[in-house]
Amino acid sequence: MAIEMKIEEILKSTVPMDNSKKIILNVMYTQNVIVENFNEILKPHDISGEQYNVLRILRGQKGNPANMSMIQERMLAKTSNTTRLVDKLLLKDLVTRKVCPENRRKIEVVITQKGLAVLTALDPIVIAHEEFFSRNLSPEEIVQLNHLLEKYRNQ
Amino acid sequence: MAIEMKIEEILKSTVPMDNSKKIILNVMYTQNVIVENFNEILKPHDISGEQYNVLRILRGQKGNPANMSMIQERMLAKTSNTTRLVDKLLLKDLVTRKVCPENRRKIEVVITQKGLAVLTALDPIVIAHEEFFSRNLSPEEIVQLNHLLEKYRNQ
DNA sequence: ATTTTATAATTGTATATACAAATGTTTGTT
DNA sequence: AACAAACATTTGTATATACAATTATAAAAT
Repeated sequence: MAIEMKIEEILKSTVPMDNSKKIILNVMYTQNVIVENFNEILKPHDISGEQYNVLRILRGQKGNPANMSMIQERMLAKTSNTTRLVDKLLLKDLVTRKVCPENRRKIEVVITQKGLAVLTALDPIVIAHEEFFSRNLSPEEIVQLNHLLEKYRNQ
Repeated sequence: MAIEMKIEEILKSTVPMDNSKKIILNVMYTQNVIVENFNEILKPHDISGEQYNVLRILRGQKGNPANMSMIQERMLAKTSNTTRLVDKLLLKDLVTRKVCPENRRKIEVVITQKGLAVLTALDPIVIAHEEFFSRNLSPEEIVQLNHLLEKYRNQ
């Protein structure tokens, strides 16, 4: 892999790009690189990135059940379909699901021991993945990149 | 919308996050915000973001035909399925497609006048979309964000 | 008490991603 | 010429996104 390849080279753009366009493409392409890399990590564990994300949210509940809308609002992709993701996890016995007795409209989803074991196995690998990319930056640059992204996206 | 909402608040994280993890989530979430916003723009024009991307690549060819692998390598999502995207564009008469006479394995895809007209109509809206986000940053910060993203993703 | 409104989740349909397998064509080797 | 390898694209299958419509339950209004 080339060192610090610019977005215009990657996309083989013929014309020079405006910096505003470059940010959009840089964010999109960087997300793609991260996701592809993460998918490689998850593949042997037989879960997808979105399924991992749901499990991670459920573990964060520390034993308390989560309902569908609660999971949804903690997900990155706000339009993803929680029902069907939980369906897939249920088939693999990584979560349980039952109707909430207090409010029968709600569904209580809980991570199982098997689900927790998958996350525990993945924990060190996930941390390594996170640090794999950020080791290219100094601690100051890491803080700065987070700050700039947060500032950028807020309309 | 709140001003400069941090990723931990958005995802309602209960525990503080490592900065390396924050970058991953910030990139993913920012990409989501950009894409959702862009989809809104495209909706009245009846094309998807990926279809727009293919049209943009074809226009960049300036009349020369593009083959499938050429389109593929200029796309952001390197694993997206160019055949099926071109299929959709063909149904809407936005592109033409024929077998390359010199090498019958290759396919020549060209944008039509109708396709060019769609892009022309979208041009000012797309530029406004790009600037809508980057106006939150100073010119120096814009350059810096591009630089940090390029540095970050290169393993 | 009945009807309306709001809430929570599910289902349906089209599109796109991810990846492996298959098809057709060209090039290289013996 | 026949066969193998490489190349370009297509097809199949599972998963996920995007969004609208539907179902079921609860709360509010009359």
